[in-house]
Amino acid sequence: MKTLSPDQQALFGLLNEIGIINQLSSSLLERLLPHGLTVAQFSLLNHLQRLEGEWSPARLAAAFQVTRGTMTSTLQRLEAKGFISLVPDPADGRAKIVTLTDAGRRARDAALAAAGPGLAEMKDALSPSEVAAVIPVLQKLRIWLDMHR
Amino acid sequence: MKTLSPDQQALFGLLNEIGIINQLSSSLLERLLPHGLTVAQFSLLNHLQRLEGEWSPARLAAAFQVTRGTMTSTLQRLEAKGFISLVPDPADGRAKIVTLTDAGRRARDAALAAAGPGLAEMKDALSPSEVAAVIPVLQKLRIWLDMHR
DNA sequence: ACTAGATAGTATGACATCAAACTAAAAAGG
DNA sequence: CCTTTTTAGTTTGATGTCATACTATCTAGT
Repeated sequence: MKTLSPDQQALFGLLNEIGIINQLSSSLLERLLPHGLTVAQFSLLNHLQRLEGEWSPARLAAAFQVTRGTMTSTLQRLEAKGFISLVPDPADGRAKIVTLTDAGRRARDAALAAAGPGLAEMKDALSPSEVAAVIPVLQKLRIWLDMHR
Repeated sequence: MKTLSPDQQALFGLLNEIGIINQLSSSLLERLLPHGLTVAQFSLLNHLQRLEGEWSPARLAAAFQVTRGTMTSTLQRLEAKGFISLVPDPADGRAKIVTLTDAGRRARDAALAAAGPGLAEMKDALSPSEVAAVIPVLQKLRIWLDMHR
């Protein structure tokens, strides 16, 4: 039977662990979020609220490391919920401009308020210093993966 | 504007990083795998090869932390590819027994051989000691999330 | 200016995933 | 034994994601 080297196994195990954490944390978080918001939708609302300026779907797709098609889909769902508005960019006939609506701002605040306690509870699992220690390592991995796309 | 505490922000950032890594590493791995195998399919073949014994869809679903419906779907795709066989369990009219076919064993070996070099390359991003350091922390988080499901 | 190439947004089809509803069969409790 | 509850597997519909292909528009190079 073919096998991997111990180092390869450890790396595979790491990716596996990451996959499970992603799955569990997403579904946990989505259970807390109001308006049937998904993590993708919440992240987008949050991004638009925190970072001022004009955002096109293409810029958002790049910021979130997803394809333009994925962003189209998420934006359409948020628009259907009335949380963002999408208008043509007068300066570029191909582009659109994404704007948070007032309802979107309220939804984002409500979502943040709902998610906060869950994140606070998670400190029982991982101390802030553990979080701080692990983040740079994962960033290195993420950057490497991004470059080898 | 409502905000999260720095600790909450760090935790949210960690989950975000994990989501991106999961996405990037999965698509990178799937580009290497033969037979159009997905990570889910490869993991399942690998599991069946490594761990002897009789596996029902329900046991597999529990082992992989996915719903039975998800496992049904993955098993159907692997069966369509001829890599597993699904037969009724004579001892339990509700259950089925999952078995690797010879083609499935060959596909798993080929997939492992194809994925190995990619994992080896990833050592440029993360040294084995960094991997070893980060795994226990993530395990703690995963276990906590699993208990708070 | 015109053409060729790059970029923006969209559409489609595939896959993984979940939740919820459903059927069939086993297990448990009277 | 019979009824109730639990369990196994499936189905359906929603979401996120990708790759690919397509249209419209912008940009650059000639």
